[in-house]
Amino acid sequence: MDVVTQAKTTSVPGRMYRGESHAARKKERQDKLSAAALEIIGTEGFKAATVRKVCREAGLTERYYYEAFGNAQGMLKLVYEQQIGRLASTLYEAVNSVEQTPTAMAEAALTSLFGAIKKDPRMARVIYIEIVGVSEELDEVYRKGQRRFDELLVKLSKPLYPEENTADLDDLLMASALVGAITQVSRDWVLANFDRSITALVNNMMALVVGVITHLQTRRPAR
Amino acid sequence: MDVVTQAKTTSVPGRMYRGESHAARKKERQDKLSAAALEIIGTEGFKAATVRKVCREAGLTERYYYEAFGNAQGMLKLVYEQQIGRLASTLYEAVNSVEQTPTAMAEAALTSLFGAIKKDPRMARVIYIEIVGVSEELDEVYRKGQRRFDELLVKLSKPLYPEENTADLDDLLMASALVGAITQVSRDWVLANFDRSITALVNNMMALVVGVITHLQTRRPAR
DNA sequence: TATTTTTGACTATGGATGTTGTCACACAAG
DNA sequence: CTTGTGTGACAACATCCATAGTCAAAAATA
Repeated sequence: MDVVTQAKTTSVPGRMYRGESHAARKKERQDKLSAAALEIIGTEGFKAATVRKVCREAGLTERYYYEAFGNAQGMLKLVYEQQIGRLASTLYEAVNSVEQTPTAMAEAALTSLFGAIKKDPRMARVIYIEIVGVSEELDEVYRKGQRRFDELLVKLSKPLYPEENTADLDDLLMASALVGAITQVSRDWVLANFDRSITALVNNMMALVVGVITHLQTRRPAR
Repeated sequence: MDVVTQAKTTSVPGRMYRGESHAARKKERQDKLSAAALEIIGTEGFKAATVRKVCREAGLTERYYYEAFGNAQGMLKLVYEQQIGRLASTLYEAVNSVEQTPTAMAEAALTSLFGAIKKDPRMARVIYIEIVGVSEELDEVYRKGQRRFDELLVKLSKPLYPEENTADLDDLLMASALVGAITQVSRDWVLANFDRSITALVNNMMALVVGVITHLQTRRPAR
């Protein structure tokens, strides 16, 4: 009935608890839950990451699962975006910490990528395997995530070849293809339990990248 | 009790029915069921392909679902392998029906691939999206499937560059990377509702393939 | 025709899971 | 101290689904 006082009492976000604000507690819970979700999705797969299981792993109850994720897709989306974000930072850092020549940068990025994958295969499983084919919404999230790396690649390689040579080509498409190549190799590598050395992977992928760039540099304009 | 007569009567595979042998009926049912499964998996996704749904789509009952597939993973595996098989035949045919020069063959394969995808996106969804990340067993099936195409690619490109240039590289790895690139582009293309022309895709992918091959032809042996 | 197999429609069972709700205790605020 | 909010353990409910089973009609075989 009394809308005004209702609004007053319920509009307050929350009170302190154990010395922390509502927002701080909420964030802590989300961190715990997404760490638990990463662990389960990254080792047993998305299907295995049930509400109860994630909550038990996190040491929290179902209420906070819904607070943090809303639903299972929200959980996967959040974990995916966290991992993609971390990886992108790692790669940017690697690229910026070497001499600014194209091959050095490419090599740094690749080494850093494969290193990150080996260091935390759960991440690779989430961003390369589990995210795919769950729902239309998540497929769209995945595409957006991949495009991040496409754009990084375009930015790195754009200075390397004259614009007019590529009138009939499509930067983003080529970048997406290269990222796809690297992704595929990464996926195989994970699924094969790291059966090769990082150097071998980097050397091969460098041949691919340099091959494409060289091709773009030297080709005649398309008929 | 009477084990001998039991064995005698039950060891017979089956009798005729509606003019068809047991084997023929069984195959017909499997065809109907796998067509139904392809339709549902390819349009609504693997998760949506429940036993009842597939059976209703096929016009058959659950008993024959288990006869044909055993379980849901068996269903996906069968459908995947059928589609992979069909696609491989299509590509081989395309490659063999043009003049036997590398670029012509590569162009034929790519054109044929993108054509097949556009003609039946359900196939693409099954072999590129739905098969991934379901279970370890199916991941293995997927890897084996991809390797088919890797090997086709190696066979096609092997004559194009001298062996000694590639001592530190790995044919299969490079092929897998290229197939990954093409797969990624295909996936994006499907998810983006065929937003580009087949020629554009083929041209771009040709640049990639030719780039790599040229690189392999001209590079100095690795230090 | 009598018997057995094959098939289709349908039901039953059991398990897993998402989601909501209950209740008691911990803690904060007045 | 009292009141109300935050929290954790857990139960209840509803839903979906794989899988097994029942029963009668159709068709083949003897």
